[in-house]
Amino acid sequence: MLDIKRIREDREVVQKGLESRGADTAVIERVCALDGKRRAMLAEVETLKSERNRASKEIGQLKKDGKDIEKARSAMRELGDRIAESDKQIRVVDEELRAVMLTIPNVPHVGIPIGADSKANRFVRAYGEPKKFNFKAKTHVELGETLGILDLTRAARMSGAGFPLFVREGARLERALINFMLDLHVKEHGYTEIAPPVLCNAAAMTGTGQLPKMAEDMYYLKEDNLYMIPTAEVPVTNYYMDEIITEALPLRMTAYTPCFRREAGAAGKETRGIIRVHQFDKVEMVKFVEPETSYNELELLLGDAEDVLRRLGLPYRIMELCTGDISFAAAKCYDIELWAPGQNDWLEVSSCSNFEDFQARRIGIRYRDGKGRIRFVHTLNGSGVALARLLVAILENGQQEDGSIVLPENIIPYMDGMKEIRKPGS
RNA sequence: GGAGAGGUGGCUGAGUGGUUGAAAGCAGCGGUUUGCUAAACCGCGGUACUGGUUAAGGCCGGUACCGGGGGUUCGAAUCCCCCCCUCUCCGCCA
Repeated sequence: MLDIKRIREDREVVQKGLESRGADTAVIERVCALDGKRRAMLAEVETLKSERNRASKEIGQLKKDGKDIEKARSAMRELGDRIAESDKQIRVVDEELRAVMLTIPNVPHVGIPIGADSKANRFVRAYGEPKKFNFKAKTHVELGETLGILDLTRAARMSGAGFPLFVREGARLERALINFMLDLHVKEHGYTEIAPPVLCNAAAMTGTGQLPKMAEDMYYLKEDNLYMIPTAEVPVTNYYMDEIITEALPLRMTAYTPCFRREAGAAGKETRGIIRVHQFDKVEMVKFVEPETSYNELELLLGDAEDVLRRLGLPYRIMELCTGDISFAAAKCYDIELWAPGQNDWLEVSSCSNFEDFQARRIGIRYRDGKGRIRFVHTLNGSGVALARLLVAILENGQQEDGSIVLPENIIPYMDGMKEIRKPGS
């Protein structure tokens, strides 16, 4: 959520920022009108309340002195009704204002590329060379099904299209990668590991920005009024909901969770294999930092995500998303894309964003600065990294002509020394 | 799921329908004392919204806030209703 005071005082800048990301700016007009109305009403009712408080105190005194209070009481009764009526009207305006505020996306950071869609994203840097084979590269589906470590047929039978089912070394590799990434972030990058709930309520979903706009994309359990998380960003960021953080900043947290996405409207797009699925595992990183440091922390966060891929020897590139491509809550965002030879394309496996105080304002996460002032923290998050697609890249990059997979060196210890995945008996 | 007990400031914990924004203690901040630290003593406090004022830090007001939401009342932390959460016991259960 944007700061209403910022909209009031810096309307031009906010409006320009929102325009640059293609957002509707007419809402700003509406917000300002509602805000003005609200403040006028507040001034009025607060004067009445002030009078009521004064009179009530007086009545208390009269009663104490044993004097007649009936006259004063009946006079006050009418005032009470007027106050109740005004309060009711203000509540309506308040709710309307809040509802509108929740639909306004974050203002993009000034330095990021301006553009309507991903074509305007800026190449930042690359690591490694896209792999070339002297045979035709197979897709992860061909490789995985032939090796018997990926079984989409059985998955579809029990759950439908878009659910992964890993078998034997496939399942083992999934687990190994989770452990590898968590160990890296905890032991070397200084993150605190948590294992959070994967069902969250509407308040949490609104806090990180999934609601109200992404409701269609989430699985919702009506009986319990809970949503299945589309990313661990939700429970990890909401860890400090409505708190004033007393620990020293920056705070770094990491969590492995499954993630659930309905992918409504994505039918037919990247549906082959496990690139876009309804359920996938992910290791997520979240940071709570002081405002002054958040852009530096974003670079460090990106570095932590990159480190995962470097250690796995996978070629990747980093793109800085343009104004039209960043997510609702983000002010700045980098994507990391892995090269997948079987797809002959780049796969997004990580997204590292700075939300500034946008989420903190919605969730109520604050801290005390050096002067003892209470301020909103800045929140950041980054995938570290998404698993189904990482697995795709490992299979497709590690493939040999006979369909076997050479595993990245750093994952071998997590596989009990297994260096390759081969078909049983070959 | 059933029964009971609770939810008060950063924390612990008092609280009679009427100067209670809220005792007390701890922590915190400021000060005095002091080679330094510690201790002792004195003093100060919250948050949000909002108005005025200031170049600004700030200063001076108003309103609201004692789990959340309704209600009674001139007036509610205090009384009533609904909901949520925590704890104890019972039941069920990986």
